[in-house]
Amino acid sequence: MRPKSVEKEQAIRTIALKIIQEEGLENLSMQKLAKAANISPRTIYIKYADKEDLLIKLFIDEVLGEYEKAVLEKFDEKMDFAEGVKRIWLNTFRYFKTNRQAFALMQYGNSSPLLTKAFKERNIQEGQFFAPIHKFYKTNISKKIIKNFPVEVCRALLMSPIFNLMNEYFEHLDRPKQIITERLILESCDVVIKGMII
Amino acid sequence: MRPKSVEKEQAIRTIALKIIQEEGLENLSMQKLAKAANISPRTIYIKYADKEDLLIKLFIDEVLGEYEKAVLEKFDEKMDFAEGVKRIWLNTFRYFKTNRQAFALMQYGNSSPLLTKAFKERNIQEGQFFAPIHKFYKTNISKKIIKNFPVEVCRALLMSPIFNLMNEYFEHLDRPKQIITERLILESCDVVIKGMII
DNA sequence: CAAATATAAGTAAACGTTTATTTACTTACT
DNA sequence: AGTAAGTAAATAAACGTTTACTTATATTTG
Repeated sequence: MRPKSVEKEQAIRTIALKIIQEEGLENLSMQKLAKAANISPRTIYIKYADKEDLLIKLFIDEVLGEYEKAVLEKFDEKMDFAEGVKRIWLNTFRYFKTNRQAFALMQYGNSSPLLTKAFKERNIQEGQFFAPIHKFYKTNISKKIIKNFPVEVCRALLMSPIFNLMNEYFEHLDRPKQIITERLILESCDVVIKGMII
Repeated sequence: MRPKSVEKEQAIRTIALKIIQEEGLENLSMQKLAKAANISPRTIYIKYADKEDLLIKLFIDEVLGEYEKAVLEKFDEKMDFAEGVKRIWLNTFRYFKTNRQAFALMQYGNSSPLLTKAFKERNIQEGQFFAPIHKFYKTNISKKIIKNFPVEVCRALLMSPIFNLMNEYFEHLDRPKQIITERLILESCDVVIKGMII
């Protein structure tokens, strides 16, 4: 029996993300992807049931999964609150800085119904994409270090600015001067922390 | 000469937004739109040069323009900082609460290359979609009420959480209990304000 | 003041192209 | 030698857009 080619599988994922970042999710087609990866369209269907299956697996494994790994590096839910949030912010900034393609697909998670559905199901079903961070919020709430908000609200208040700044970082890549530096990220993080602590 | 039908023009825009919210931007086609609006595909092309033209005009006029009007209501750039931010947050929450379709397309502004391009060009060219708010930031910076950040960073810190909470609001519509109330929005706003002031 | 005319708005049906996916066949490895 | 992985080419459906024609009304004419 002929074995599956791992390189082809990887090429599909890499090139799909590349097309999504450069041309947008709406301009990714199975035939374009096959041609760019130098394979037959059929080959994609050996590895994925259909386009939806490919996109959901890309989003979950390649984007959410990899980001989760990166964001939790050197993070411990027992960390001091300010320290923990700074760790998360820095990990986020450093990871996406060198993974623009993952960030591009991540952004579609807030708009494309397919991906929001996939995200919701995965998060409810397996429960815990970012469980350590959720625990971190809850611990700091019960220790009365931060205000008592639902975790969704904690995430909105603590995390949405860094994603927005990330966006700003990439938009400034095409301009003469980059204003989003690591230093500015940390200063912004301080603002968010200061607001949150009691 | 036969006059243009205003109702048909309006139907196109309304139904396009409806399809985008219900099925996603990627599932809006000219033929589907025409059928849903009970008109011939050709009619759309009398009013818009092509699909891109339609989408950009929808985004700029129907979404950004209407939101700008709503967000600036009873807002004055000379307002006290906390009061001004609360006004903006409440206007945002109340507007999108009853305009879910506009919010759905707004979200694509952070992912679809077509719309990010349109947004950038419009913002640079005509300059001032949210000029009063930008002035408000700058005034409060020079009065040393808030920290000295570039306006893009002010926007990320002050505005991104309310958009995220808006998203959470709509996701909770399908669930048994709504956790995102006006009260919670105002409490979240206090957090953001507290972080920002010196 | 009504009938005739001009003309853009509108329609139904088609255009060629691209889409996701499949069929029929070949290849490479156990 | 057997078998799943892979290819090239084809499928039907859907895509954005256009063609050829009809309709409705503002203006011109009698």
